[in-house]
Amino acid sequence: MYTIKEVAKIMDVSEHTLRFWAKNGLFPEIKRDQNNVRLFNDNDLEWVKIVKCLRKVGTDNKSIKRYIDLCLVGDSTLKERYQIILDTKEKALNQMQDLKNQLEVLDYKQAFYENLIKNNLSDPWNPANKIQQEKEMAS
Amino acid sequence: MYTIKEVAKIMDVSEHTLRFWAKNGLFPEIKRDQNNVRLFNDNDLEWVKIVKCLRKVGTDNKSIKRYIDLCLVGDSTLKERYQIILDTKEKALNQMQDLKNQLEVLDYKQAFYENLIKNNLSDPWNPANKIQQEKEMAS
DNA sequence: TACGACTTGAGAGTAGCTATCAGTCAAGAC
DNA sequence: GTCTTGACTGATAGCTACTCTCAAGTCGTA
Repeated sequence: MYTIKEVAKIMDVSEHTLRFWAKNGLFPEIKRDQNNVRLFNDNDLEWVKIVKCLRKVGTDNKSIKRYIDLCLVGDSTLKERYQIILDTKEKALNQMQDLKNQLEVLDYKQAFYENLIKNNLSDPWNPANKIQQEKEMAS
Repeated sequence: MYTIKEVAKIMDVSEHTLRFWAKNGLFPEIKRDQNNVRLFNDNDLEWVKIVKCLRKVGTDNKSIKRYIDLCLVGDSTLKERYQIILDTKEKALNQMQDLKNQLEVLDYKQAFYENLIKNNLSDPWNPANKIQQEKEMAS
């Protein structure tokens, strides 16, 4: 059994966020002790894990809630849940590709700055320099 | 020259977002026509590109504004800007790793559901089934 | 019985959009 | 010449998903 603080540490999710998720029904039936303090068991940690996973790939809380609810309905929803996992995987892969594309942009910028710094050049993008460039073009 | 609508299409960013970014000073000096309509040139598209890139890897708008402002200051900020690009790259790589980790969770779930569906098994996680399981354990 | 460390829910605040709206303008139809 | 259509404008309201603050309750220790 773990307190919310321990779960926050183990799962690397803030206590605030865990309470927020709990309040929105993203964890089914978390036990409480006699003082109303939440007690997470290993099973609950698995719920935290899947919620965290879905959030990380950008699933909105409503859709996560829907997935959780499907889990609670029972075996009749297995195929639907399976499909959600497949769709989520595809989303994650798209995001990976997107990140790769952005990394290319950053690589280009890095090379751009390295060239300027190494060769002690002036930034051709700077609007202030543009006037100078135009003068040079004209002359 | 492109209208905001064209830029939205080309860069795959909504008009709303472009206006929001513009209002927050994330694009320096975009020209307007006699009717106050924004006219983006190719140079401006590059600004959109870098802002989009930084946003995609989770940089907050304040930090992006800071980067843009550094660009406008001139050559004295080249090293600082270079460092921002390096830091952003590292952030992007961390996110890639994180996504990979989440993909592992999803792969596990996928296999889990595939097994249940293929072999026509009952979801051992379902709280409703748990009662049944406990009965079986006891007998 | 006072303290300090922990928890709780309620509620305010925040970032970054996202959507709605009234208003301006230009071009084409009638 | 006026009417309609469509594109753009800024202001403002609304939304999601936190994030933070706070008063109040509980426990173990001194």
